[in-house]
Amino acid sequence: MTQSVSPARRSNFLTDIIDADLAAGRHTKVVTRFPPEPNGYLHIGHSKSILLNFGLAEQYHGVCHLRMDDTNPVAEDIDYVRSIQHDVEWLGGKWDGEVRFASDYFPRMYELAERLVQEGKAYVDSQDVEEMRKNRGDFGRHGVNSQYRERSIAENLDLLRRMKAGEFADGSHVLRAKIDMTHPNILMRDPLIYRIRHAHHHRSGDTWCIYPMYDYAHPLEDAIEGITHSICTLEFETNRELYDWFLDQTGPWQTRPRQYEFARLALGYTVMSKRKLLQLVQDKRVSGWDDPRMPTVAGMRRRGVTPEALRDFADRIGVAKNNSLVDIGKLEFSIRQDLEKQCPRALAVLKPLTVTLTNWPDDMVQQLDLPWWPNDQSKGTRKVPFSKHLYIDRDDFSADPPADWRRLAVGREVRLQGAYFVRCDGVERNPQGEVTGLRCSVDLHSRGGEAQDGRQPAATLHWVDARHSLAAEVRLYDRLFSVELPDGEGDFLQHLNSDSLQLVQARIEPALAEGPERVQFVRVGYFFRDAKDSQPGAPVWNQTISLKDSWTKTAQPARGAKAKAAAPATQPAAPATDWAALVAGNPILQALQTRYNLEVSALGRLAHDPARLAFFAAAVEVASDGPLTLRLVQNDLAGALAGAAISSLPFDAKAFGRVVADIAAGKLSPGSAKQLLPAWVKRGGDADSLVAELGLGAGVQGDALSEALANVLHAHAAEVARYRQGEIKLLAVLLGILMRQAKGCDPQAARSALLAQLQS
RNA sequence: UGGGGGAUCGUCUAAUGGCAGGACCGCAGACUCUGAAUCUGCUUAUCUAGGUUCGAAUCCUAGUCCCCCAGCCA
Repeated sequence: MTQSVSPARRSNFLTDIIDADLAAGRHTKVVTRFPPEPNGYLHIGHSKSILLNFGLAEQYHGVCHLRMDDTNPVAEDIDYVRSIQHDVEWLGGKWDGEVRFASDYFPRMYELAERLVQEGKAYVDSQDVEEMRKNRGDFGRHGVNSQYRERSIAENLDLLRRMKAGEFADGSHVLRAKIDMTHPNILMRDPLIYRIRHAHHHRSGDTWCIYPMYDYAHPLEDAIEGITHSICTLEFETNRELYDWFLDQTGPWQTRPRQYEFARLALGYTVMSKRKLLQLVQDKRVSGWDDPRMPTVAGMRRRGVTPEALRDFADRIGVAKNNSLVDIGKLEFSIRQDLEKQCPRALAVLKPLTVTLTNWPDDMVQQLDLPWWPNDQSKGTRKVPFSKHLYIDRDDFSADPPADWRRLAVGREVRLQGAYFVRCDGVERNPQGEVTGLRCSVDLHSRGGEAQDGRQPAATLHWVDARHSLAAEVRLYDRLFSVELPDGEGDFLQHLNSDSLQLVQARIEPALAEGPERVQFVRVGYFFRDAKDSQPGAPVWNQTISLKDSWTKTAQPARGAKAKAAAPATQPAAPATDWAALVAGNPILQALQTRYNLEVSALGRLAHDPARLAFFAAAVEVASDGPLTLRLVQNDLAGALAGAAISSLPFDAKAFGRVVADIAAGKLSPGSAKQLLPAWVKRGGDADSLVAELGLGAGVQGDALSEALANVLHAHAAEVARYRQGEIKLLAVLLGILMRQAKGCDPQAARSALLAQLQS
């Protein structure tokens, strides 16, 4: 609980953004937040978000707030607040200051709502739910204005105050932002700000009977707290426009938060929505929120998963914007790796099979000293009793062993870990013919597990003493659902794995009565003592995860070997546009085509973009070289614009045309032009001086080029050698280095000079 | 149908015009008092089609596929 979230430097698209913000001086300190709604338990998807937000804050020496987003009193509960706090803490999240509550900001939010009304940016609507839905329109249809949209400011203010005073029934009025009912983003069609709810709030009590909506409350909460980077999941991308709108209308804010979205965690063979998890709990499909099969933080904790494992998992899956489904095997790997390092080893037999040592004295009991850590004897030992009657696991004996069987069978010898070599001489069977016990002889000179003649058995088995071992309930868990995507079609409950819990009456070594709570049962798996259900004398152990098993698995079909969907090798080509006809049908294009001898397909594309066409026409007037101008406008300039409108350019078409003319005349290489354009677009000004400043115009050639080439070859001898050994891709690398040194050189000349040197 | 996002090994994720890298999974071998762990090696990817460039996963154009949005939930 004292560990930090992650000291390791991590890099993803969010750190790129933060780096840029810090570098540009937009922020001097990073403030993030984790804002759960207290209406359910946290799950592993939240843990990704927690680790991200707290991790980012720590990485940048900033802070992270824990804030309960409690704006809807009907769903929320104080018990959830407690569990969330506990889980975040357990994961290692150290929040700045006290836990915060959105409800503490209700007064401020209300003030700002009155301000919006005063400024004519919000109004009280009195349509009912049905009407409002109908008038909102849909994806293909604009919304229409409410008949109440033009109420006077005075009336709106009066109504809002009476809403707040509790004069109206739930649902009779709402406060809405006055934006645009025809906005293509439906969220912007006069979104709701406040709704009436005569409900008791777990924190503010009965003070309020109007409660703010998420889209209004959340940006304000962030701004009030001075959050710099408000990180949420992808489904809120559409909400960002509204987030910005509310902040812009309620500002100015000292720190202006920005919202960024990442892909939430989706895991195979489980469900992640709070609604579905709640249903599993309410329908008693599981024992509770902390059932060890649940993907909740509480469930995983009870199962024996550690925060370190979850942190490792989060680091491995990374943070990005792709919709992804993470293989559950990845989580299992992180759990195993973590437990492998931190679990002492103990002996437990899950499916006991009696072994009688025929040549062992009836009453002799030996107390063997076995190390908790077989690979590190210095970490202590415990006493393990050994006598005439033992248990081994049923799965470790075969009456009819397959060819590659290495364990016990009649006539074969194995080692009992840390104890003796035993040989199976015979089996006892019940009337049904089932094996009920084994008769074995022990090599009395192999105490400690080493035979005097140095022979090595094919296998080492785990075991416990029959009389001196303890009975224990062991709970084995499998994935909760039998299909990878239970959310898919139909009711997710029908995909529940009926064998997800298996109760086993096991025998465990006596030292476990008091020993460590988290152990590896040798050759079985990692187990965690269940603190809730264990009773004195009746211990319960939860299987956190089994050991990897590369032996029994060979008999089963390989996991994760999904056949790639058979897709056609190539997509059908897009319907071809008849560019020639398009150009012929447009007098302006036709004239340009004739005058400058342009490719119709390249020219035709300008038909869709009049601003670009006008720019081109003006530029080519100056540059004369039509094809070159067109290429530069269509590719390089468009790239430098990065989606911005051509009208936002800080230079005009004529200036651009002069640069093109320089390129055509050989005064500037195309490569240099490519470097020039982004800088020019960004800074504007005079192209010639920018060329000089960037050192692009010089055009290194002749002796200077040869000299640069010699330097490069000398400084990168290793790459040269690799090229000569056949790694021809190194040509591009070396050429790149050369081109950066010999600024403005002709690429063709540089390439052939380099090639000549490399091949000599 | 409108808007907003996303496409890189089987899976997750890097590469910010210059050697497609890492991890999981899988396969093979070594080692082993856990058929575990550990160690070594190997297989496998830029959605499609054009274009620009000496050089494209990356820039341009057109397409294809996937996800999200029409709660007085968050």
